[in-house]
Amino acid sequence: MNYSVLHQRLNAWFEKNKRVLPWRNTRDWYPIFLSEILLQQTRVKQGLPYFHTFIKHFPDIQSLAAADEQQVLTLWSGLGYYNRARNLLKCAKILVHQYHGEFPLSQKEALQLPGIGPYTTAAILSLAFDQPLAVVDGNVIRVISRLFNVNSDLRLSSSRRKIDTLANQLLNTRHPALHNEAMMELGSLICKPLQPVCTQCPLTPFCEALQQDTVHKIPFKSPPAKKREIANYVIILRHDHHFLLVQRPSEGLLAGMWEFPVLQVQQLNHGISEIERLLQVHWNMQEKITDSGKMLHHIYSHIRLNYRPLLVELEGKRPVLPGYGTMRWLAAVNFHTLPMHNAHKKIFLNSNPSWFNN
DNA sequence: AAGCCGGGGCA
DNA sequence: TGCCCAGGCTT
Repeated sequence: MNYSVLHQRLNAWFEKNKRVLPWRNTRDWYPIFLSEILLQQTRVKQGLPYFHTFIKHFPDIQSLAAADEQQVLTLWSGLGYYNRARNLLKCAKILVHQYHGEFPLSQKEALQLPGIGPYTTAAILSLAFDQPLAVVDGNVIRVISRLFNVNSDLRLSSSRRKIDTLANQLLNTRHPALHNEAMMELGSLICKPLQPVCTQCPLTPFCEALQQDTVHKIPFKSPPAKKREIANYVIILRHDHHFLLVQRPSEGLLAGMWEFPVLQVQQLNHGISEIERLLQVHWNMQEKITDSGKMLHHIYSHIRLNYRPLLVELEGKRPVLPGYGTMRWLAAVNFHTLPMHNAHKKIFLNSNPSWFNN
């Protein structure tokens, strides 16, 4: 197929409408690499402040490779998918120590790097080095599936392979970087999931879904599985104006992130005296509980976490909590020095100020 | 192939 | 409330 007219219209639209972003208009692979890791499953607007933070602390791959993991996690705190941060650091070390501080120019070698999958490989090699690899992210999947009226279930990997083939056939091999950025930008600004702005789309003459009037139901994804539920009592232990923070296990949900101690239960409907008995049984504590009076919840992609914050003022000896490893007593003003996850950040940002004053 | 892994914005 | 986002790793 000859897509020269399509390429021309797409590129003209992009040059006129592209957003100004700090990792654009450069062929320096480091900011491109950093932005691609930060933006995995993350909107540009959400990742942007983190990009500035990371560039400021780590202006080059050498300074990043020399960083401490806790520091990287603390800077990453709040962005989610924390293994991305750990893999970013691992990857930087490999690039510095095994690749002389350069990014490998082969697809095969790039794919071996931690946190670098098919998308990020194609993105870095095409955007920074103009290699002819089509990027296929959420935006491109949408644009391609509508352009070619692909109505198969995109939860199936066979559908994903079909999109990948089409994207590479459509790739403008004379200007891979320009083409890939334009495709993603079109998906982000025009060919949106809901209410796409077809009236402003430069590709309407080529869009099969528009001609078949199927734009609203493409791309098609079969319904996801139901979220599993978790219920936690969040026990805020206060002693001499300090609060106990504990580190989660090194594997699983929110691995290694810091939080208030929690008691996982089936239901959050116990009476206060019953919860006090639970504390006695599990943590050998006999203090009285102050109820926040609030039930909160936090939605993850595949989990619904319900939780109920409770305050416990400790008078005497500090307790030992079985099941937890590292723990630390901190004043509330110093919470930001540890990588906490957002569900528990919300607790002290939103709860009764008297709990955390002083 | 399917499940796991966060958080925020939008309708 | 449900869906999606410049995806990747593990089993």
